[in-house]
Amino acid sequence: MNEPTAPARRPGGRTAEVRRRVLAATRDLLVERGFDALGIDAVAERCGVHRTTVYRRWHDVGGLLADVLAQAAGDDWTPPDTGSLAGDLVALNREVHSALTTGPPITGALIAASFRSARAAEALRAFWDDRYARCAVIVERAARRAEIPGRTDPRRLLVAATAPLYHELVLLRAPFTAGQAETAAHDTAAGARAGAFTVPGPA
Amino acid sequence: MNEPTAPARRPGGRTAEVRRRVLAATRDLLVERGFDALGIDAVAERCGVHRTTVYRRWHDVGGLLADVLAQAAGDDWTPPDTGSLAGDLVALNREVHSALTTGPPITGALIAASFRSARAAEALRAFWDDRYARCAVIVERAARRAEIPGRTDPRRLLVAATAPLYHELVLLRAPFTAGQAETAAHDTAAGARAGAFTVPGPA
DNA sequence: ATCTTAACGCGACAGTTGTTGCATTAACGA
DNA sequence: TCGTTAATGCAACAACTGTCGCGTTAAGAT
Repeated sequence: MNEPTAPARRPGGRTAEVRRRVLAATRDLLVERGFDALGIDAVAERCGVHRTTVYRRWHDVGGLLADVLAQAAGDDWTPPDTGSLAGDLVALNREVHSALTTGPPITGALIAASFRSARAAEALRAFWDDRYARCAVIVERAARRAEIPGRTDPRRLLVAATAPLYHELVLLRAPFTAGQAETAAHDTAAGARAGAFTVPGPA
Repeated sequence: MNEPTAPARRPGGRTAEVRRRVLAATRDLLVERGFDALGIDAVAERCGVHRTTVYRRWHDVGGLLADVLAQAAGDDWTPPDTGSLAGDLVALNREVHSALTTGPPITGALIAASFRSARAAEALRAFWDDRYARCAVIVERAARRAEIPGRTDPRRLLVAATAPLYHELVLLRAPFTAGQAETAAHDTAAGARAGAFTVPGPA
């Protein structure tokens, strides 16, 4: 993949500085004026880098956001650990809800951009895959505590818990409170305890 | 609402004919060349209506798709009735899966357009609200058959069953088979039988 | 210190999107 | 039949998007 994150060819001072300024301008512009105001020209003009340079390195708005996300995705985030499956899922859904409703709408912007830019779509996929992989431990812990069957599929359970949030907030743009997000977590935990999300096979 | 569907002011032969031709061209172009090729100019040129006219009546691609969907939403669709909750949900998810993966990608196109056009977003919301309302009968029948508690919230259950499909196919763009869609339906049915999706209160 | 060349700056360009003012057509009412 | 006027056609326009060729700068190597 042609990572704009790691050109690696000539990571000199100027190139790195350009990237820093461009990504900072992207974030600021997104926070201050929203996704609709986010354009290559606006970003370039704001940070004093030439349009052509931005186009050559990031190609489109989706590429910019993908790079912003790539910076943020390399963090040390770990899923909540409250001692119970329901507690973990509630805490997780509260985080997702917060990410979708408060602060810089990076997630929302990236979803919107993912429909126009293959780069953005791929970055989003990678980000979520990473997050779901990290969260698998929630399900494994619950299985070890014998809260749920040992052959419960982590990803299926986690998607079941979080998908309603994305569905209501992103796709339906319906008012969805943090309380409803918690309810979705409890519903999923109840289903898992009853044996949903299990895979066929031995043991 | 300023319905382009029903101008009602002068529904004369020419105006109606223009709408018919524009919407037909929109559908055809979407089927033949996909969402990316869908532009006001392309639609206008294809059906011999002037660009300005399309811009004035539909404003953007989202407006066109919203009108196309409005035509399709007034149909006589009814949710499946197989005799069991799991069977109904499986059949429903098969339909959703088919709508998202085969045939004219109207749903997918409208989701993409909903991030650019308020009209498209509103049309999509109205469409899904209508669909979920119609599907409530699935849950009511299951409750009458005593498959699930009587105080099960239809919408919450239905969203839980279908949201994973949209999440995987639309947001994550992951390969999601019809079999996985059926699994999501079974998971939801199992959870509902165990008492998930119930609302507090009497009875 | 000097060379090489990747990255950047610059101007020009074509294509798309969406708007505006004005002329023309034709639907509806009288 | 005839007048009113909504709807359309038309051309020009600004703004944005993305690309290209070429000259300049400066990072990394010798």
